[in-house]
Formats: sequence, C-alpha cells, structure tokens
Amino acid sequence: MYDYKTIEQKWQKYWQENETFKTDVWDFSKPKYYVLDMFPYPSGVGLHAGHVEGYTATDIVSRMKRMQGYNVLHPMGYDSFGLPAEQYAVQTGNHPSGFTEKNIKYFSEQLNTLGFDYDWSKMISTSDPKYYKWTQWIFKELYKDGYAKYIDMPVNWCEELGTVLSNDEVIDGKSERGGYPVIRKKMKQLCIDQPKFAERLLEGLNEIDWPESTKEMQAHWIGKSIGAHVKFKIDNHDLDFTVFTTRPDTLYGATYCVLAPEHEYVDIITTPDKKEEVLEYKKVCASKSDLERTELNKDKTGVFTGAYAINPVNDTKIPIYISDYVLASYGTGAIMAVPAHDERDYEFAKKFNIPIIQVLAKNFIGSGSSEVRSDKPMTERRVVNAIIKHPTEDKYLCVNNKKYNWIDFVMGGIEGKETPIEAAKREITEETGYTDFADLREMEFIYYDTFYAAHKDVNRHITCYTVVGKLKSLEQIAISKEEQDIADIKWIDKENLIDTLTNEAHKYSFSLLMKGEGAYTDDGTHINSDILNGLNKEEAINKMVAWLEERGLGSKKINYKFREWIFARQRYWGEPVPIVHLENGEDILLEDKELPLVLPELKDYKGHNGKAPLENAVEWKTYVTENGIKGVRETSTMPGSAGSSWYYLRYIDPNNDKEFCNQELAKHWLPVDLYMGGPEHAVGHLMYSRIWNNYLYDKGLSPVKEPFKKLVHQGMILGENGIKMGKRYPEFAIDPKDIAASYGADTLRLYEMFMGPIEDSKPWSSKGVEGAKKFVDRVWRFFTNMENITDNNDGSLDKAYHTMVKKVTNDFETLGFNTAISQFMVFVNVCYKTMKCPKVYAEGFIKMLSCVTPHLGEEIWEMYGHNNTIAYEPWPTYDEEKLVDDEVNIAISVNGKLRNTIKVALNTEEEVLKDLALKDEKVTKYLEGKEIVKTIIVPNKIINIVVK
RNA sequence: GCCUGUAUGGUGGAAUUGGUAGACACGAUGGACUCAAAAUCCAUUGGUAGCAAUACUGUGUCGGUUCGAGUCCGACUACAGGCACCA
Repeated sequence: MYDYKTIEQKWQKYWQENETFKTDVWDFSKPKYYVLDMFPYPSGVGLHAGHVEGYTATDIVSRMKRMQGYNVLHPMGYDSFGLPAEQYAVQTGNHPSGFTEKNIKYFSEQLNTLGFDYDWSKMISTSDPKYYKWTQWIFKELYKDGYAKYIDMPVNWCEELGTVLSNDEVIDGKSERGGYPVIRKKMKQLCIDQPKFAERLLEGLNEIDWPESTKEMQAHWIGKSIGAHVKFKIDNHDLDFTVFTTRPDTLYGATYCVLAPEHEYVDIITTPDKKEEVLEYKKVCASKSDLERTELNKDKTGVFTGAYAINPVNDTKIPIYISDYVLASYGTGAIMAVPAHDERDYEFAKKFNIPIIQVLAKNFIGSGSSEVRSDKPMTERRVVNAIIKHPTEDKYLCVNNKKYNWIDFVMGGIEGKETPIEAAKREITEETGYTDFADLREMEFIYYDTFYAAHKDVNRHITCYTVVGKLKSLEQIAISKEEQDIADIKWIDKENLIDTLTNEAHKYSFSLLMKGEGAYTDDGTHINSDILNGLNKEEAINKMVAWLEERGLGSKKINYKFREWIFARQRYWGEPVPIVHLENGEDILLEDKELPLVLPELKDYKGHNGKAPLENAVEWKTYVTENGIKGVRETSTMPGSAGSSWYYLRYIDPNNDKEFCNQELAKHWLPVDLYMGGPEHAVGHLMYSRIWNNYLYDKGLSPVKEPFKKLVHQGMILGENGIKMGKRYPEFAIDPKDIAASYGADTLRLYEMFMGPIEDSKPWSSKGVEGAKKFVDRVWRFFTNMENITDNNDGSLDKAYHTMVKKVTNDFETLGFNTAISQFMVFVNVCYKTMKCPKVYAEGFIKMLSCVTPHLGEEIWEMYGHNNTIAYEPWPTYDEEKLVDDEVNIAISVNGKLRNTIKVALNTEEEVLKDLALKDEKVTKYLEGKEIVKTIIVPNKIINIVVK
C-alpha cells in the first residue's frame, strides 16, 4: 500500500534541500515561461479548496513546461495588507506585522504540504517595506506625471468604519465588510485619473487571450459612449447649461430637461413659488444612500423648477425639472429628455403629463406583404389599421383576403381631413359592417411600410397610424357585395394572433399593445424633425452634430462611466502615501532616498472621529523641509489594490534595491504567459494592474502593453449538496491540510483536477476523493510491481500509450485536466488487462502523471533506478503512426438511424464499403421494398443509406 | 430590466470541422477471494417492452437547416454569475 505520509514528506524535504524549483532568471539560454497565480491574502483561516484548484492547475502547467525545456518562473507571494490584520491591531494594540508574518508562515506551510513547485526565493509580501518602497516609488511617478492628484469629489463615506470606501467595497449601499450604511459626501480626495487610460484599456482588450465575459465586464465598466454635448439657454436668465446625449438626432423630440438635484444651477433658476418644493426634494435626495435611490428605481420622482430651457433647434420653451434619475456624477449632470425614445424619460413624462413627440418611426420598408415593383410608380398614403377586440371574448377582429389568403387587421386609407379614429371607424364598418365601438384610441407610435398594391397597380409608401379599441356589441349593418367578395371576417384568439397575421407591421403593433406601449428605442426614420426628416439614426446624428457645431451650440463628445480611482483610505495597515502637506499650502513628494516611508509603531491603531489612524502618530506626522518649512505627512494610506497592481514585475527581480525590476529581466520575462485566479477580480485587481502597467509601459518601464497574455478563472468549489457555503466566502470550507493528511496531497490534487472543467463551478464530493485515492493506489500497485514492468516492448501497448501522450499533452496545454486524467485512467485500465507494461512506457506515463501527483511520480521514478528528480526529465513524445489501428469500425445507418457497425481494414475504398453495407443482413432488412435514393460515405467513419 | 454563461444517465462529467451520444469516474447490482468484513480483482449498469435476439425511445422546450444535429440557425424556459436610472 502506498504510504503517502512518509513519501510526500520525503520529497517535499528533497525539493527544499536541493532547491529543485529555484529559477535562474538570468538564464536566457532556454525559452521562458511565466506562470502566475493571483497571490492570496494570508488570512488566518488558511487555504480553501478553491485556492488548491487554481494552484494545482498552474503547478501542472509549470511542471510540464519545465519538462518541455522551458525556463519556468512560478512564484508565490502574499497580498498582505488588509483589514483582518488591521482589526487585530486595533483590538490587541499589537503591530499587525507579527500577525501577518505568522499567517504567511502558516499559509506557506500549507502550500508546501500540497507539493507545489514554487520558487520560494522569489517570495514577496506587499506589506514588507522592501516591497512597498517601490509601490510608493511608482505612486510618486504617477503623481509627478499628474495621474495621481487631489480633487474634490463625492465619495462613499462609511461613518461606522470611519473611512472612505471604493465603489467595489460598497455592496447595495452597504459596506462590504460589516454591512454598515454608506452615504455620499464631498471630500478632497487623492485620486488616480483612470479615465485618462480608458481608451487604451479598451484597445488592449483586443489583444489579450482572456475569457470573453471578463473582457466584456471590463469594457462595460469603462462604459464608453459616443454622443454630443448640447447647450441649452435658460429662459429669462443669462445662463446656459450643457447636456450630454448619445442621441442628438432626437433633439426635436426633447420636451423637457432634467438637472441632477445637486446641479449648481438648481438654486439659481428655481422660481420663488417652487423654492420650497425643490428644497424639500433636494433634502430627501441628499439623505438617501445609493441603495435607497436604486430601490426607489421603480417609480420616477422629481420636481418642476418653474424655469424653462430653450430647445436650440426650434426655440421651444421646455420645462426644467430636477430628478434623482439624473446623476450628478455622470456626463454633465443634466439631460435633455426625449420621452418618445427613452424609457426613463417616457416613464417620467407619463407621470408628469409632459408632451411626448415621436421623432423616429419604425420602418417596415422591405418587409411588407408583397414586394415593391420597380416598374411601378410610388404613391404616398396615410393609413390606419385597427386592433379591435371582441365584445365578450379574448379575440381580435381580422379580415381574410380571399385572393391572396392574407389575414390582417382591418386597414385602410385616411381620407382628407379625417382623424385616424374616424378613418378606422369608417373602414371597419365598410369592411365588416360593425358599428358599435367603444374605447377607441390612437396608439402612441406610427410606423412606415412600403409595398406593391395590386388592386391599384402602384407601389405604396404608407405612414401608418394604429387605432385600438373594442366592439360594444356585434351589431352589424349590411356590407357591399364587392367587400364581401374581397374578404371574410375572422375572430382570432389572442394566443394565435401573432402566428396568424401575415403583415409584419401588424404583428409588431399587436405585440407592442400586449407588452404595453413605451419608448421606441430602435433605429427608424426621422419624422417631425425638420432638417432630419427621412434620415436614419446614423445619418441624422451626423447631420445634427454638424448643425450644432456650426452654430456653436454643441459638439461631438465621448463619455465614460469610468471615474477617478480614490486612492486613499483612512486605515493604518496600508502603504503610507509619500506626500507632505506644507504649512504654505504646498504639497510635496518625498525624495527617493526617503523611501520607504515606513509605518510607525503606534499605541493605538484605531482612527478616532473618522480620522485616519496615522493621525495618532504625532511625531511621525510632523515634517520639516531642509528650508525649515513645517508640514504634516499625508495620513491616509493606499488602498488594498495598490501593491497587487504591479507585483508580477517584482517577482522577476524581488531583491533589487536599485530599481523595482531590472529592465533587462523584465524584457525577457514579461508578459505573464498564464495567469490564473478567481473571476471576482475581473474589474478590480485586473483593471488596476492593467492601468499601472499601461502607465509604466508609457514611461518605458514595462516592456509590454498588457501584462497578462492569457487569463483563466478557476470556478468555485461548492459544498457537497451543490450549495454555496455562505455569501461572503462562497468557497467550500475544507482545510486542504486535513484532506492532505487523510488522503495525501497527491490524491487531493488529482481529485480537484478530475472534478470537471477548471472554469466551472462544481460541488465537492467526498466519494470522489475516495475514487481519486483508489486511482493513486492502483497506479502504485501496478507500477511498483517490477513483475509488471518489462524491458522489451512487444507493441501491445503502443496505441494506448501514444494516444495517451498525445491527449495528455494537448489537454494540459489547454487546461483540460479532467480529460487528461481520464486518459491516464484508460491507460492504466489497459495495463491491468495485459498485466505488463514496457519500462519506457511506464516511465513516460509516470513523468506525465508526476505533474498532477508529483510525490508519487518522484518515488516511482526513484524506484526505477534514477537518482535525480523527475522534474527536469524530458517530456514524452508520441508517434502519430502508432495512433491508428489497421482496422476501423464503421457505422452503417439507414435514413440517419444507426443499424449496424462493421469492422473493416483502414482506408477501405468507398465502393467496397458500399457493397459491404448493402449486403449486410441487419441493413438489408431495412432496405426491402424501398428505393435507394442516395448513399453517403465518410471514409473510416460512417455510411448513410437514404431510402424512400 | 440589461449583459454573459450553462442545461447531456441516479451523480460529477466525455464527445475534432455536424458523422456510432453517455468516454472516465462515483454510486448501484452481481460474481471471485475471505470464517467474515474491509481492501482488491472481474462483470453489468440511460429509459421502456421482452427470457432473449431485438425494437422503440433518449442530450431543458418548440420549430428550422441537413442524407445525418448534443453540436448550426430561430423562438422560448430554467438556473448561475455580473451590471443596474450611465442619458
């Protein structure tokens, strides 16, 4: 039996003593491969199953690459600034570094227990002054170049935690930690100007091999939208305000404007009679957190200011409202509202009874019931169609055109000065004889269609109004013989209507009626828009922007959702910011030689009255320049993501005290070839890292535009029942150390890799672990029994072995570990069938398997008489010729149904195959009395006989 | 509401460009070994009917393309993750 405890310890000790996995970064003789795991926060809880999954995956890849002759860099370190250490310090009065170091030690022990091939000589820890010296240094560069600066801006302030929180630390308006309420407050903040990077970050997404969903999330987060600024004059004031809109082409439909409640003009323009109401509304908004604002999302609120703006395209006076659906922080904090074509504006306009002007009409041209005939003239027509409900049943009035077999709503032209409703009544009575109408009204939207009207022999371009209503009774008058001949009356069920109707436009009108009318936000043809009439969306936008620019009323403008990254926290356990605020109001940076600026020891690590804990460090805080000017240090510290934004560079050259990373080394080792980590960092860490790298690249300090070439997210490991194990930390809480102790590290690694695709979430199964253990034992029993291992090769395992080598090599490359392992199992099953295996094959198998189960691999390798580590042995190769049998199974199907399989020689000619198939007893049964229409033959695969 | 995924046996999951659905494993059942159990080895295992050969059926639902669809197209449903008044 495999004694994993002794053997695993033996090899862990061996690797450590022999520095087996130490990477000589200056060895450029071999191609490089840089595999990186997202480094963990060293919590006292230690590793969880999710860590093990990701780390094992990269471990396997790094081991394979090493065997394939690459110089592999596979480092590990710790993102060691964080709240648990801070809280420990607050509670105990001890410096957090001791606590952190203890946890790091515990974590590292756990990692070693699992047999990972980390080069511990490259270990870094973000809270180590030797490391954060360079975090501070990069920050200084950002500050010098104007990317980091102080600006006055609204922030998420948490009273209970006494700190400013970043957007991703706020969940549903509550603090991520503790769930305390968070309010918005304006404060002077140290920020990093992220929007300056927006365009490059978007472009960079095209050149990296990342999961689509993650790239999309980042693009969405950056939130680029192309639109225009439009200037609105305020009536009776010598003032104007600017709005941002993506749809300047709908300006003719702008029937009101909205300012954010916080907008600077609100107090100026509000008329005296509205003052009280406006003030009250502003107060309500200010006291609301973001959570409450979004909760009230369903219902639009707002107040009229009493003031009017002038629509620049037609000089119409339109009311100015304030409402919290307009955010002060996006765009200009003011919008023009086009209720006909924006859902929010529509909702608001309905509630406040503001006019809705349609300026875009859906265009069915080309989808009409018949084609347009190019040889016939085009005529314009206004028409109406009528959606009329049955008086008692859930059915709608349709007419069936006998000649063409169309079924449509009653439809007809609008004559002279008729309103659409009058026209509808007349048409219905003419065509059906019904006269007794109720609740007739016009639907809000008109549309266009074009078709060839056979009865008049012309093409028709129609502007179509829709009238809806019902019949009060089925009272009927006689209709003309002519009408009777044309069409029959049909009452169609609501459910079948869409399928029954012939006309696309009628279908659309009906579905609109069913789901409720609302803003029309698709493309269409401009109407009611003077200079834009007849144009489509794109043409109209261009024309309108040009028109505005000519008159100085607006311009093209690109906007981003992406905002400044607030780069300061009122916490102790983070990198001190190397800035001093001088008495004379000047802010200065520390000199390079003053770095690292180290965190001081404190008696009290708690911040008081919302102040930063470093305010307690009276002596440390005080600063006097060489010229004798007094000042105080910045007492905020950097946010958690500062140190992790560049750590992949430091691993390459972790002990360099002259620069953050030797440039020659960086050039050789970057980018990271494979980066593995959880999807929860999609827009946090992975965005910040790209920003810092982007900046360093511009400065010539990073050799690559994008730091992480290929990114893979490992999925979540769920509890046995498939349920997440708690909200905050959803990973299934197993202590890998326990599992490693009771089953062995190799088994745990094998199991987690066999569970399923690396990126999927999958439930833990203790039965599955047993299964993995069974396989490890099975391998041990067979391959350590020398009676099974032969010196000569009789070729009986050729196919099984070479297939395995090919499959496993490909699968490891593409991170398909579950299928690679099943291929190992297939090979072992074949070995058990023959009860012998040539030594060369056994060694090849063990080499590959050693990536997953390194201890087992090393031990068997040693038993085979080797006195070196298996880690640098050349990767097995396969022979394509050995993969194919000289016989293949061919499926014979009749009309696509499998009827028999036959065994024939490889590459048997098609004619021969056909003969065999047609003679086959099981097949002929299905051919009797049928005519063979066709025979499809795919060589070495399948024959399909089509019969009639 | 929007975006992105996913949907295959009792379970986790396999299936090149469309070409024999269910690899591999877990579980279950039976057998060998054992005084017995565990471990191990061997066999069977999608469903329905049948002693059986075999037949029919089967990849979330409905429809389409095709000689042939888990795979491609269209509509829908459910679940998971993300975003959420972004003008």
